[in-house]
Amino acid sequence: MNQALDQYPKPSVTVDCVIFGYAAGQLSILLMQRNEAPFAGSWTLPGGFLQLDETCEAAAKRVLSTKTNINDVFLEQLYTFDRPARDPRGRVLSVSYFALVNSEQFSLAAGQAARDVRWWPWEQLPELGFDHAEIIAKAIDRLRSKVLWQPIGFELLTPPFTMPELQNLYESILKTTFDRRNFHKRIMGLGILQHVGVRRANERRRPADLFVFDEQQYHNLLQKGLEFKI
Amino acid sequence: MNQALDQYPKPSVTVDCVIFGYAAGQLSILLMQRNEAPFAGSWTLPGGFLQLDETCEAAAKRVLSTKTNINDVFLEQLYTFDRPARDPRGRVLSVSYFALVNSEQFSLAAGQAARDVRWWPWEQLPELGFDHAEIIAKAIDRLRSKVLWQPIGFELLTPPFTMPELQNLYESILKTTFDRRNFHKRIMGLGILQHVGVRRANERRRPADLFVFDEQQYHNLLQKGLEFKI
DNA sequence: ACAAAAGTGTTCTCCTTACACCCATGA
DNA sequence: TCATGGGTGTAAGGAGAACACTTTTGT
Repeated sequence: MNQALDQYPKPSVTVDCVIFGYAAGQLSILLMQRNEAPFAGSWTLPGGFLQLDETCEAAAKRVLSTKTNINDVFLEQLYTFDRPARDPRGRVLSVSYFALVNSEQFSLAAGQAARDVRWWPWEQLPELGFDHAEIIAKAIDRLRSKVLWQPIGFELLTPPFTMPELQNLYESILKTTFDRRNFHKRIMGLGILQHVGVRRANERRRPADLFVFDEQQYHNLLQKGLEFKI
Repeated sequence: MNQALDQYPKPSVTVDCVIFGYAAGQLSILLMQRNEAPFAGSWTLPGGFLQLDETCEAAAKRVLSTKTNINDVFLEQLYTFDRPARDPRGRVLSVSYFALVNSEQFSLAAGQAARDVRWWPWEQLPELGFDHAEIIAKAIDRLRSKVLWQPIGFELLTPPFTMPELQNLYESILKTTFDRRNFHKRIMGLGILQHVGVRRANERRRPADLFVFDEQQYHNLLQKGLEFKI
């Protein structure tokens, strides 16, 4: 290690992931129950220490893959949490990440450092260790503002999905209600959905039409941004 | 230091500040010329190593104050840059900060680690050390998107200022032009400006009206957000 | 046949945009 | 008095919001 750098004290650095999933009409966050001190028994965000030869994003992907068995998802840096007392063991920075997942797509697996891995409804979270409640609050802010500019809501749904499902997702996130007709017009106006047919009749009422993404248009919009004011 | 933490390797952590100022119709960024290796002679963002008993924001304020003689400005965390090779000395994370300054309000002072401290027009920057060009690019993105939602443009102007000055600032940042009348209507509609009188007649042409902020309304809007689509 | 949820089109209103003339000053 | 930039209001157009009836299915 370089001497010029060693004259300055170094903090530990961890990477923590706020993973949003959506299933059965519920927006949820993935948490792990810790086996070890500090906060043994508490629920916390999946996380781990940064290794010196990997980027933080690579560390986040490693954590997702090894600790929760989730791969290839939407991931972006959220914020760096840095309160000196946030970890009782010493000075630890947390570079946090924000992830969106089709929660139906993965079967969870608890690693050795955790007793349990579980989806928790975002509005009924358990007691959280460290400052993870604060990290989650920031992630929810990010989700709310991001959903207005990028079609990220779609990352959470497993296609094919129905228009009422999509509307319910947006309404959950933004805590509001939309007019069905205006919502339909707006979404279809984006040109990223393709009608694929009528739902197999296993619902209690009239089945809804099914849609999938036009991948091409979808990725255009992800970059260009949209203006989702409804 | 705690043994549980020491089993993991630790990176160095620095804090770097992208400081925007506005004077003489020019949006500028504050840079320092390095005295020391690596990148001696190159221009870089003001920055320094994080100390273990301070938050990153406190470190950023310390850097601003000691290295550039700037205090009490708008400051927020921008992003954490983490490419393993970004510093030739070893693994160094940079937690970067975004600052807006009334550049006329401060007289700059070079500290011992720098030959020179200077405002550079944001579109004609010199060769930059480390990955600071990348950091600045991210800061400009942030400035552009933030200016649409929060009345931050005002942080850059020294009151009292004129409507054409404000318009020019917005046009510089967003690289566009606005209709004078519509701009005036929009801004006044926010209710955060107070008319204070007519400029002393030292201009070459008809003097413009002068405005200051209504601090109360201004801070309301800073938090609530506005929708500045013009 | 009835209850429950889904599909669809039109009107009105308000916000956005486009646009032209008069005014104040310095030279 | 003339050239330059600053101040102001109105009219037309477009996007958003409000709104009701018909359709499909399961019971």
